[in-house]
Amino acid sequence: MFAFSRHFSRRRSSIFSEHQQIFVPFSEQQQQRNLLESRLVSVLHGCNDHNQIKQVHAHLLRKGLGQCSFLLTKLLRMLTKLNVPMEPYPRLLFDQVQQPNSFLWTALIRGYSLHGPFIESILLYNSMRLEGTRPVSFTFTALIKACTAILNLDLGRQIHAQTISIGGFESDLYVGNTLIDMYVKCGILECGRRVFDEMPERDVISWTSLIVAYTKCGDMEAAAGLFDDLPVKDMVAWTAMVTGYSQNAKPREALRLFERMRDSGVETDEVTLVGVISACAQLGAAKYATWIRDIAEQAGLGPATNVVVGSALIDMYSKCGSVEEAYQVFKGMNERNVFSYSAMIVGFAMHGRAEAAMQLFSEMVETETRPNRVTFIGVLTACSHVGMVEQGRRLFATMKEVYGVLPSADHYACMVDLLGRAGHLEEAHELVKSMPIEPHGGVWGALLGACRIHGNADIAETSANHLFELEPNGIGNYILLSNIYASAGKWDDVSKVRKLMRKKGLRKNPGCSWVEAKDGVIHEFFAGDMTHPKSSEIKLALEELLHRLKLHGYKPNLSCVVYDVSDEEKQRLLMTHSEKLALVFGMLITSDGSTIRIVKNLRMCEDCHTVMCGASGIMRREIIVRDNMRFHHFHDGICSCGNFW
DNA sequence: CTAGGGTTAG
Repeated sequence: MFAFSRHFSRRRSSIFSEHQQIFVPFSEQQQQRNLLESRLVSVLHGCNDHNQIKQVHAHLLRKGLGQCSFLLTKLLRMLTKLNVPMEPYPRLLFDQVQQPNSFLWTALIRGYSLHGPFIESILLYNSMRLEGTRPVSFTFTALIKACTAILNLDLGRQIHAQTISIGGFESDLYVGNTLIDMYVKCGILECGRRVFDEMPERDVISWTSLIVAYTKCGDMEAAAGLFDDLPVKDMVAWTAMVTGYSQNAKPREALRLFERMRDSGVETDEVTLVGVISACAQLGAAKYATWIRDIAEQAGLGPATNVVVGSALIDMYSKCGSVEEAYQVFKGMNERNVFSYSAMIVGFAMHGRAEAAMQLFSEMVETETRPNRVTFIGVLTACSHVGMVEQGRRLFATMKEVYGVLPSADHYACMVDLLGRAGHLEEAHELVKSMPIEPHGGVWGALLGACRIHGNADIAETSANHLFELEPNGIGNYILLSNIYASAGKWDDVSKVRKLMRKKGLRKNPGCSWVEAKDGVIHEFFAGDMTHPKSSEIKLALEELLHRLKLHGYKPNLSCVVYDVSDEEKQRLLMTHSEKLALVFGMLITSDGSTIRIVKNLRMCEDCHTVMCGASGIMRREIIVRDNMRFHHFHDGICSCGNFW
């Protein structure tokens, strides 16, 4: 009674037109419906498979409520939420209703728009219109989502037109947001932008959709501009920006923004962490690795409990040079999925630990987790990095037959790399020619790379010509070909390639290496760059190191210099390679006996590789270098790659 | 009903 009077007084003070209906006595059927409805909601809440929903449906039928759109809509929504395939059961449930209302139609359309067949949702919309049922705003969000799923811009535009012609739906916030997402996913950012600009009201979701769109096409300035203008930033918006920087190879900006995010008191969840962890992985610095690991643990999102964070951490530790730490994370995870296994296998492969990669693969196939295309990339590169040709051939043959994974162009690239690196250049070339799918840049690039190792200028030329067509702006290809010509002493051809590059306005990416000081500060060195405050010290130390190495038989490898200059000049140029500067600086600033970790943006040159080997021996230092391809662990004068790279 | 995510290659 008390509760009622409270309810009463509250309603009285609110809008009159609404509360008049409240006191109309419910019909018996209405009361029964209300009772059922509240019972249903609680029962449905606890449903976790579709047989329970079938029981609820059977109950409704017994009560003679099988035609009630309202209740059936709830059932359909729950079925959709439980990922029950639309056919046969949910569809059957709908088909039994003679006069479905807008909401029931929409629930059905939405089911198809989420689980497919997507086109069916469009067909259902047509039927709905034919029956004269008026759509509601979320009928359109579902339809637009279906168009997004199949990337069908034509249909999407038609639906967009419908939202306007039927009347006013284009100004609905949800419809607008969904439209932005559709145009963006279909690659028409300008259309998404126009929807955004014309929306009568926007929320943080509209802004975030557009911010993500800009980050995905690499325009971080535009994204940042929008982000600054966004009045209220929530966790998702912050995360979109952090991840955007990370995905656009701007790890420092990502970390800086993450700090700002935390300063603003915004929560961090697993998605945010994944973006930050990936930024740390790019930096390759141990200090950041432990830093973010601690943050994850403190947030209760450590690898033991969170498989997504765990997989990202595995990748990060591998890329920071600590496969062992990565493996510790892997072993400590309570749940592992294909991402965790693949990340770990790829990690082993990067470090040349082929046996470990193969061992983990065989453990994986004993579990429920099925290997996917990335897993096979991992095991194939593992074989490739140590020259296990036979093993790789077998894997390649079984991936389709045993595991049902169709070899993609990427897998062919791995095979070409494996064969070519091991010296089977002709066989690799034949494999490319026999491919059932069109070879992409990766395939020809692998062949070109193998030609560089084995000095085959003919196949190199063929590969390069394909590459120039496929990747006209791929600067690396021109450099590689020119280097191959240079090693063969074909200076005329070298200048031809150089001319071609000039004509296209392409410039070589500067080589860049960085090394981490004890305090976690990262020092960056560019090739030939002598602007570092300690440059003269570095130069002296490098000269001394090279002098000592020469006493042990080191000879500068002049063929690593691809310019036609005097030998003295070549020697001088070799000394300016960024990885050598980073190495010497690392030795200057870290204590004796500690490991030096260097990251390089391009492939390390042979001469630097030799110097690293020698330095690890005479300076008694463990040196770990990550170049753009893989890791080299130098210890006691030898490298983990066995000079096979 | 609408927005952010993990493993990939020369």
